[in-house]
Amino acid sequence: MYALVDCNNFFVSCERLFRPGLRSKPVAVLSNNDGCFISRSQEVKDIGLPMGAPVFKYKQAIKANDVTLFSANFELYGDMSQRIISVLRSVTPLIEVYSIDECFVDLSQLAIDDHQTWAVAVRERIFQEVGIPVSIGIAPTKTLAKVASTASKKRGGALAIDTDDKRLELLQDLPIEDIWGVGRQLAPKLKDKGVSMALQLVNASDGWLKQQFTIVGIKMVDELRGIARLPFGDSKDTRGQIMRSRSFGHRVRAYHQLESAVSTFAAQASVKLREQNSLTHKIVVFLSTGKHAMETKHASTDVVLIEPTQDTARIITAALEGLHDIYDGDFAYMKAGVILHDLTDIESWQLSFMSNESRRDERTALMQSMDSINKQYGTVIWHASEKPIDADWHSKKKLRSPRYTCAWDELPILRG
DNA sequence: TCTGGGGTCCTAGGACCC
DNA sequence: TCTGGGGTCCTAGGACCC
Repeated sequence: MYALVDCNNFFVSCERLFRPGLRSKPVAVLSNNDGCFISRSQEVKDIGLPMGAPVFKYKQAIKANDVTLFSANFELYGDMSQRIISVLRSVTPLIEVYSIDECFVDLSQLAIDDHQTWAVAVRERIFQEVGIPVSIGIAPTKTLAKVASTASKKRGGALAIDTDDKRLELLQDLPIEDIWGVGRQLAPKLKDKGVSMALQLVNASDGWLKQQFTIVGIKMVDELRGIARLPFGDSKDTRGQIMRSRSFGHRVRAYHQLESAVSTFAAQASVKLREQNSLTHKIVVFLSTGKHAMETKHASTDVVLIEPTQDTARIITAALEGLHDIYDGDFAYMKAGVILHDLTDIESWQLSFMSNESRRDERTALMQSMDSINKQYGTVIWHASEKPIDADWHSKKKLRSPRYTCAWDELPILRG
C-alpha cells in the first residue's frame, strides 16, 4: 500500500502560518511579477478565481471579496516542505518526494493495523509539529492514493482505499479529467467516445483501451484497477535537466537587458549544477514572446560543449554566444531562459563522453579537442581513421560531415 | 499593459550502422 | 564493389504533472 501526503493549499497555508489572522479569510499566492494565481485558499476557490488565471482579469472580484494577495516566497515554502519531509522520514525511510507539496510513502515495511487510523494520526502529527494541514490518501497504487487524497479533502483529510467496494465507489464519482494523467488533450477525446467517469475506463475492454491509448494510458487504467504500474521513485536528487527562466512582465527589446538576464540564468543554473555534482554537455538558450502574444515567436539554440563543464564562467560565455546567435532585434521578448541538458555525473564523465560515438557531427570537433584532453588526462590514447567515401554515397545518405571511424574501445580509460 | 517556473516521460521519425 | 533493408540510437516536440 502507498500513502500520498498532499499539503492543502500549500503556499497559502505557509503564508497563513505567519498571519494567523488570515485563517478563514480569502488568501491567494501569486506567481512571478504577480502575474497569476498559483495557490488559493478554499475561500478564493469558492469565489471562483481559477488556478493559473491572470490577476488583472480578476481585479474586480479581488477587491469585492477583500482577497489578501501574496507574492510567492519559495524559500519559505521549500523550508516548510523540508520540515514535513523530515516528519515523514522519521516514520519510514521509504518515501518519494514528488513535488514541493506532495510526498508518497511506501507502507509495505510498516506494521499498520488500520490504514485509516494511521492516516489520521500522521496527519495530526504533521499539523502539530509543522502547522500545515495535509490530506492523506492510502491505496494499493500511487494513482489510487492520489484519488484517495483528493477525495479525503471532503472527508476530514484522511481516506484509505482498502476494499474493492471503496475503490469502485470513488471511481464512480470521479470525472476522467480529474484522473492523474488525464490532461487537456485526452479528456475531450475520451468524452467524445462517451467516457466521462473513471469507472467506465476501468470497466472498458482491454481491446478498446489498446485502441485508445498508448502505454501511458494503459498503465494509468491498470493503476486505477489496483495493479501497481508506476515505479516507486527512489527520490532522485540529481535532476536530468536544469532550467532557469523568467518572464519579464513587459516587452524587452534591448539586447543588453536580455544579455544580463541570460547571464544571470546561466550563473544560477550552474550553481544548481554544482550542487548536484554534475557536468553539463549542452546548453539551450531560448527567447519567447510568450504564449499569449498575438503572434507567438520562439527562438532557441543548442550550444554543445566539446568537453562537459561545470565552470560558471564557461557556461555563461557559452550561453551568451547562444543568445547572440538567436537574437533578432525586430521583435520584443517576454521571456528568456537557459536550460542545461545532457548532465553527467562528475565522476563518470569521461566514460559517457567517450561512449557517445554516434554523435558524428561532433566528431570533427572532438578530434580537434583531443590534444587538450590528452594534456589534461595524460593517459588517453585514441585513434581515428577516415574512410574514403564516394560522392554519390555521400549525397544519398545526406551526410553533412565527413565520416570517421574511431576505435573508442581502445581508450584505456574505458577499460579502467 | 499585465497571463509561473520548473520538471518528467513517451513517441515518431530521422540519422546512423551493418 | 554492391547501395538494400532492417535494427538501433538520438532528437525534437508533445503531453502531462505540480
